[in-house]
Amino acid sequence: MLRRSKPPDAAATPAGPARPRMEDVAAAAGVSMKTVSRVFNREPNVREATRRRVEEAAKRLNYLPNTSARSLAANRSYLVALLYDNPSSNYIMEVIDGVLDACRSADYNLMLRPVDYAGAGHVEAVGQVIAQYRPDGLVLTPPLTDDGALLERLRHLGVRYAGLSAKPGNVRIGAVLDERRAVAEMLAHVVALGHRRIGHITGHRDHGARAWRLAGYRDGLRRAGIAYDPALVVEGRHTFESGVAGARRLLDLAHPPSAIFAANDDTAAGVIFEASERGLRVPDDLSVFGFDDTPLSRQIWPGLSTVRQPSREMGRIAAEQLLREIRGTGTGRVVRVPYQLQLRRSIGPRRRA
Amino acid sequence: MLRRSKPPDAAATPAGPARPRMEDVAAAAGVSMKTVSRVFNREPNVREATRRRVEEAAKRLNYLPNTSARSLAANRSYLVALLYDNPSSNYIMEVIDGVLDACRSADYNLMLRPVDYAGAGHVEAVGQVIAQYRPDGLVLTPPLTDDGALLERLRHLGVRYAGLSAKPGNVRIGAVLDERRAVAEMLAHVVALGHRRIGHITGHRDHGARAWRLAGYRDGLRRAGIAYDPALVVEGRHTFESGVAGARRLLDLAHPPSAIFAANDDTAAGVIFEASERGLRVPDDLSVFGFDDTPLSRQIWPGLSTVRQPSREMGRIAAEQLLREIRGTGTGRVVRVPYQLQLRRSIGPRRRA
DNA sequence: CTGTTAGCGCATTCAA
DNA sequence: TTGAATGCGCTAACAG
Repeated sequence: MLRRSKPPDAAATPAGPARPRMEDVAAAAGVSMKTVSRVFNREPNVREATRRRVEEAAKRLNYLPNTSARSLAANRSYLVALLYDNPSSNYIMEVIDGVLDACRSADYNLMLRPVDYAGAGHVEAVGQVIAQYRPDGLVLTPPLTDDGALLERLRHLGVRYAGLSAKPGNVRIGAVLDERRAVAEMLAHVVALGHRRIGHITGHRDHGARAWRLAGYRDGLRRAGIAYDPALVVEGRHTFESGVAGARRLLDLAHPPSAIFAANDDTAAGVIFEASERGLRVPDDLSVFGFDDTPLSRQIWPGLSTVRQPSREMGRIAAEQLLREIRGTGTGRVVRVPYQLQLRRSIGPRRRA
Repeated sequence: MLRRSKPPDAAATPAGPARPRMEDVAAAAGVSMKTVSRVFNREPNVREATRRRVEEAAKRLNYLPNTSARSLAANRSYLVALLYDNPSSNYIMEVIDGVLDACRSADYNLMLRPVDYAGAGHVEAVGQVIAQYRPDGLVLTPPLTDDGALLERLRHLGVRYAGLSAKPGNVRIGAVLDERRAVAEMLAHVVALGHRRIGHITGHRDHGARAWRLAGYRDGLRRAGIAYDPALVVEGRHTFESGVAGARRLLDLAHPPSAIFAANDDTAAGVIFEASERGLRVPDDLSVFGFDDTPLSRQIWPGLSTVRQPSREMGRIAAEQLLREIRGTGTGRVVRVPYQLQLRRSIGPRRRA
């Protein structure tokens, strides 16, 4: 069969009109295929005039490289996988948006992999995915960023990865926000409003970040000269429901807190919900604050005070740094991003009961 | 250079140990490559014993087919693209989850494409994406499901697609929920609680679904013998902010409604927020209901009454039907999914002012 | 700075 | 029911 006689059954594979190939572009521009390849891969060593000729020919023919062929020949997938296990869709969606931004600029594709972090064999499952799709790199979100077993496997497999992290020093490539400092600063603010009994609903037991936010909480107390009271700290799971449950426990205490720090916005929403159920007014009777500044924090009433975490940017940065390494255009590094206290109406001065 | 002498610089591409190829499996099983190929593509005409031998050999060697090579040879991408333009991350994330479920079962990969529906040239942009990545099919969410120009282009390009739709008959393959009926039913419920002046904050002007939900609203009024009052219908955009703005307009009326139907949950959250800002109690002073039953509807206080839309399932179904066509295992069809009135505390009996 | 050639790993003819 | 040969479209190596 002659090569390139357009397939007789073009109707079977709904592919539209036959696509031009690199060879066609090369012919049209009067250069070799390799030169076209260079232009499309932004390699150096192409005269500017030549580059332009090629680009014009490509545009004229409406040429776009075939990703499968590129992948096969180059032994790359042009694929970045995002691994996540986080119950907050708002958070994940922001990260996705950021990662997509970076991927688009690099003509990379994003692959989504929800990971059941708690489930046995999640490391194995990730290994399978990598073996099958060979992503050129991974982006990890918390808590996977801190999952020792997973990271070790990734290193063993030789896969590059970047992470979004809550603690400086915990990741080699990616975006970091110093959550400990952020929380401590927010606590200082709340203390300044007169609160002395400040409860905390922690993150999930297996989340590494749980520890940083808790540490920030303790830092804040210590600096204010307030003794740490374990009775005021209850366990959450980053979910709305765990916020409701945590609030119940804290508000049922004989001497309940006048303010509650929830490990994330979803949890904080649960606290506000439970307070409202009890007829408590926020912030008059109870101050509440969270972490992340997801859209939810604006959508509940009263508006939630929280630590703004630039999740979308963090996703973009992590992917960008990863792609730098993948494409060899530089060395990926850690970028520290700033947090910001987002003060809304859910916190207010302490009022005597 | 000899084929398959393992690349000398294996370290450069961090790929781990050399992967077995189909040839290796064939040799180990004592069959030809074609037979292995048949087994992996679940083609008929393979003796059961042979099939088993091949599968065992593959498992022993830890073989997984190379997607790029498959794509190139078969002229398929093994890729499904999800096109969306919806401001509610909760909603999109649920759809994504569903589509991912279906893709995983079929060993297909998901590609995410946010589309700027309002932006000029969004049809062009989608065309570019299709040309470059050649997804084997698309899943469309509202409002793209109803985007005539886009659909026409897709048909012209010969790309298969499935959709999530709000109106029976609007899509050839996918999942459909009859939103008009759903809204009318919810209205009947609210009318039964004594409400006669029921406001509506619509969806975005360009959303096709806007019309169905509005039609349901009018149906509901008509059946209750309530005259349609245009003054009670204001324009929204499916966002929280547009809910706040819409609520302001409605509540500022000389004769404000006692209940408000917001086109989606995000918008309804805005209404509740604005009501709370004004010191109105929901539902005592104002009943509010939305549409979608995203997590948000549980996370605000009071809990939001809404129409439960099984978004995740709809995503899964649409992708499944699409994949049936792609893989030739059947004919894609439209699956009607049930809605459900999700009654929470945000609606209550009308109280005389 | 540019071109030539081989082969990435699989599906696909068509024959047996 | 199975196998052998060919090429999908591109990049890599190396020569020029």
